[in-house]
Amino acid sequence: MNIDHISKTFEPGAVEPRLYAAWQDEGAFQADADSKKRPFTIIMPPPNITGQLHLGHALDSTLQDAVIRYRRLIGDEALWLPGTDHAAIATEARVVSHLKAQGIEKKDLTREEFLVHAWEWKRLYGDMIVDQLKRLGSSCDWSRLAFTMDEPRSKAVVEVFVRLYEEGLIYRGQRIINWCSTCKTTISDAEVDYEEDTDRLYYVRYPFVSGEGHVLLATTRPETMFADVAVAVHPEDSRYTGLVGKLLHLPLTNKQIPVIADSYVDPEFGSGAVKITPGHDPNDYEVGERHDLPIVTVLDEAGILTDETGPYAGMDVKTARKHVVAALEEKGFLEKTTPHKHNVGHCYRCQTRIEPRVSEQWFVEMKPLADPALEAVRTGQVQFIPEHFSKTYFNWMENIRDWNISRQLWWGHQIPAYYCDECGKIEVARSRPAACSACGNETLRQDEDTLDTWFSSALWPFSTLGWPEQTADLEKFYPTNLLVTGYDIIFFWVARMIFSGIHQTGQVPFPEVLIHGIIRDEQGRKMSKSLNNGIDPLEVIDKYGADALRYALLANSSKGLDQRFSEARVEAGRNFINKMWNAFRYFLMQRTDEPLERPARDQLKPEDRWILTGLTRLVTETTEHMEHYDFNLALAKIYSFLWDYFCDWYIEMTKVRFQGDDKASAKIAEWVMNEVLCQTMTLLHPFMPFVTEEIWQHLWHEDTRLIVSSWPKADRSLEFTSDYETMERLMEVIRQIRNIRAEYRVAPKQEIATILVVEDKAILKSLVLQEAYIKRLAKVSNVSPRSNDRDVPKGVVTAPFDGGVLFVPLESLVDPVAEKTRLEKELEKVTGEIASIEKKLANTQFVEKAPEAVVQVERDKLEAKTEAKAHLEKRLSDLSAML
RNA sequence: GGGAGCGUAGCUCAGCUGGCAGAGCGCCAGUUUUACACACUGGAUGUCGUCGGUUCAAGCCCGGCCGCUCCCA
Repeated sequence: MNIDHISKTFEPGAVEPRLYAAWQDEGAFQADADSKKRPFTIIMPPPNITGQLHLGHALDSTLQDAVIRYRRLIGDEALWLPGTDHAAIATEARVVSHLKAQGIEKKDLTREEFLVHAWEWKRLYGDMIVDQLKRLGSSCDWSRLAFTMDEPRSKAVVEVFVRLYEEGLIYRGQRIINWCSTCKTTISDAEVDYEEDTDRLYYVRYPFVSGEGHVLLATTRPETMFADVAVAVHPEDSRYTGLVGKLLHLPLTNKQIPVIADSYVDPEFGSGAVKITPGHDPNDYEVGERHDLPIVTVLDEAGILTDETGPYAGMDVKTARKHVVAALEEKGFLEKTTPHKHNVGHCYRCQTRIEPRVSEQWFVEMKPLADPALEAVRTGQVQFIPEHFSKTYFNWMENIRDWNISRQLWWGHQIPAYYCDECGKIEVARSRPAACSACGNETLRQDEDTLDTWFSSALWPFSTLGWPEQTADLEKFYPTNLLVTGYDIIFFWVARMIFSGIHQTGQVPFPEVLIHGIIRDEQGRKMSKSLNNGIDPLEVIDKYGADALRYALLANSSKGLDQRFSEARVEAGRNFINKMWNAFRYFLMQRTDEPLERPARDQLKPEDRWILTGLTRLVTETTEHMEHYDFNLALAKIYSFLWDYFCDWYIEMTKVRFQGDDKASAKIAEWVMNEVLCQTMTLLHPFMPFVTEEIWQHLWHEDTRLIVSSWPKADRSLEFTSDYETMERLMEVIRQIRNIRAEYRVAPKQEIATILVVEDKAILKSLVLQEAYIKRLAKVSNVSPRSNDRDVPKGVVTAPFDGGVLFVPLESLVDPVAEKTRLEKELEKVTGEIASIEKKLANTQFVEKAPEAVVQVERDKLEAKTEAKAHLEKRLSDLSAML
């Protein structure tokens, strides 16, 4: 067949959009809830609509696509359900700054007006994300595309809120929360990042009310002293024995506070005494609860000191601190200050220092939800892969605090709580009540706040399937089968889905969680906006194709570890794709138009049997790796099979057949190549969907599309163990001759002769049968078989192989002295190897305790090496005679 | 302070249930061999962080130490 019209390199730019459109038009991605097939469901972790996808998303999606395509091929009803997340804080911030750039201030807009802009943003970025996922080749079911704030999902959110409220698991209360003064909202504990900052540690004297003396305490936050309600020491700290219970005078005020004992205090820190400020410190808040202390707050939402602080009222934290410290110093309360490094909470979105403060918010009581979720992982109903990530999960869940779900934002699910300003009643309802159930007041006010984004994401595995309605999708596809996500959101998200799934549906949302690492840059740094080292997946795809990018991401990912990304890896993928493409072009070149028929076993030549044996083993191994999500291992196997075996050897050998006169033999080679390509393209399809589908279109088979074809089964009737060994021996002979050619610098075009000396007649015969390959692949003009090495001419170079030894007459090229040196070196090596094997076999412990197969391997090796040694010695004595 | 991970060829990393170390890239020498120079042929390079233990046998299992990274408080 003429292949001039097929380009020499694979051209992804032309192929990818065409195939993706075809798959989509043919409904290949669509799952059927009425199917009788076993379901396999993956719900996509919804990317935030804050911006475009990065390489981390590309990895996450590629992993999911690999699993879902594999499942589709093995005959499951595979559903990969896509969606996006409204990402409340982040998106609102983006929309606000976007509006600001146009001269619009958020404060000048009504809630409704702002939301119009936000939805416009969502439309824009939501579409962009969908396009990006398509470019990657993601085979998700677009007919089921979901968004955390669309109608069905919002309905689920309200339903869960109301249910939890009615069960008493959602409550409204005064608690210490994390306030971000930039985002102007509270955030949950999980959203606080701790970073080391250098501050000053202030040592302040709090005098005793009765008489002389004082307690010296150390604090980093003198400006919050007006909210102090006690000073705490460690109960076993001997320095303070007897002082517990005494009253102290709070400097700069006329308040009195007690000394209390609490083991939370670290006696090593500062002076061993600390002030307790429950209104503005989470740890102090807990101490306060234990000791039943009052709560005083002296900072408002903007971080300004309140009237409670007298002369400092109206100052911000920084200014107030300066003034308070000056006053303490002036009045003699300040003993000293020292530099101090400590971890300070920052907002994970904007890095602003978190101001902890007590305020009224909505909370989810976690203990009753966390316990069954912990149990589910302990008992293995939910498994993390790799397993060790379950420890991260336990660590978090076992120490979990109640979850603050209020956000002072507009973009999100508005809390379905309605306040009656007449009688103070709070109604929590699925829809706005017409009137107050207590007093009949008809003007109820809905809570202004919205819910934490993760509140809706937590419901994602079932809300996407239509819950709380009892839909056909929910029936067929829930619980889902696998969650694929990065380790960085195990507690943000995975944990919350697990407890929500169990609590709302009575079932774990997924039995397996495949955890992957994050993508770093070439130097191992995290990709970030500030470093500007992010890489746009689309640029990579434009340059190398989606398959090459997918190859790079999958081949280098393993076991939840981070990976460094570099263009060189994508290039390696591109090269591999091109290698396949050219193997395919070669196939096209050779193929005839007559249909192929499967040959009888005995018609197959040794090389056919060899490659088919390898193929059968490859199918078994790849399937095994797919089941364990070891994609890097699967890829490495297929890569090596196609490149190192099929291309380097099998294809080279078929050239002899296609150029020869035996048409039947050529036809068999054509069948074998078709078989190898069909099966390997299928094995590779989950990883590199485009090039495999494109090649598949031109092969002989019954299905019309690879994507909906079927996964190969290992065909035992195509395994030939002894032929496999015969071929390995042939390859060794060829390599040895090539090696000699290179070492003696024989010109590439010059043909040489080879003498094969093999005692075993069957082995010799098998090599003679393959002599055409020795001639072609080692550029040999004449192969002479012998059963012994008498009559070997002078001026030869020799090399052993498994079962015999070969000679290459090189006459003038051979320097006997150099050859002698080479052989002596060889002999030394073999002698050493023999010694080590003999030592092993002489060890009775080894022979007795090691498995028979292992011992036998050593014995066989000893035999082969001993033979090789004899040949070398003989050759050396011949050489010596010549010199 | 608690938890986790990593330390293997110049670089980036594989190495499953223990049986004489692998890949990609890079490097050296050569090749327009009629599928592919995004290719082909040949080659060099490792005290598997360190010390000890278990075992007939340890990169792999156990313990100590050193170094790096991450998460939580």
